[in-house]
Amino acid sequence: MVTIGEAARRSGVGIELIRYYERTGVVAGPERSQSGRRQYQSVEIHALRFIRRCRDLGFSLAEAKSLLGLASSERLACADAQSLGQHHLENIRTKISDLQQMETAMVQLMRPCDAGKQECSMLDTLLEGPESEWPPQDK
Amino acid sequence: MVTIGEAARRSGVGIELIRYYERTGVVAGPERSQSGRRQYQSVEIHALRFIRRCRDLGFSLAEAKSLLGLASSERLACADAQSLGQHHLENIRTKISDLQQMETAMVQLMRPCDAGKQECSMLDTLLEGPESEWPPQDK
DNA sequence: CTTGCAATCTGTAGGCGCTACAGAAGCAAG
DNA sequence: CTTGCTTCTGTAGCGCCTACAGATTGCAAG
Repeated sequence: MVTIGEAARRSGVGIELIRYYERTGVVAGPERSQSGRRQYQSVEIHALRFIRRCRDLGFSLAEAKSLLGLASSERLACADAQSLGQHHLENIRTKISDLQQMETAMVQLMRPCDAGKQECSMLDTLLEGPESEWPPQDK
Repeated sequence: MVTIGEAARRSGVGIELIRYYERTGVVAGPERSQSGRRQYQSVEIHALRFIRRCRDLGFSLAEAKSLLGLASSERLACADAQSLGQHHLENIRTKISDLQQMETAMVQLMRPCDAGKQECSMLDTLLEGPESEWPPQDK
């Protein structure tokens, strides 16, 4: 039975964010004192920490909420969790690959620019660059 | 002198998004016909394509706008563009590194789960897992 | 010329995941 | 009692779109 400030400290989720999670139904609201203040028990603090860990791993709030539901359910939810996790892992790998392509393109874009020429090839490439047509007709 | 629809097709920026960019000052608004319709010239279409390329490379709208300003300016802006680009490249690399850490953590999290046990170690780890305290007192 | 549909116009609201603030109320110590 | 911290609710803002409503236009076929 601790205050929201203490729950924030113990879960690693900021006070405003805790209230936001409650408001949007990511976690259930805790009991209230007579004066209306939130009173957290350890199960609720664990839930908050659970959500934070999911967010740190890049899960969306909706996914985090689903996972929390699975973790709190009676039945064996391992397969469901696996499936969500695999899906998410694929998303992460897609993002990494996209960013690596960006990185390559950026390096390419900036490479010939180190000599102070008349015109900036970086800006010129962005302005006039290759393959201007759209939408891509393949695929 | 083409319509917004044609400008969208040629720049690869959707109609609604073009209007959004105009509204928020990312690009200047084009001339209007007597009846109030936007009329795009090639310089404006180039600007839109420029912004799209920047966005594809992960630049923020603010950065894209700055770069467009540099590209449109009289003076030699290569150094400024380089600096923005380097900064952005670092951001990309940081994001890649963060995502790679996420990936490792996800793989770790899901690894022992492939045998159908009594409890799901993935969910258990998220619930009870190691190093629960917060905030991190280092740094 | 009229009908009808497509394109465009403005304005507004929603989505995600927060973050920040205002103004009121409670609580604990000096 | 007063000071000062915490908490409360509600609301608005961020970045970057996306989508829709409802009102005009533009253009082509009948």
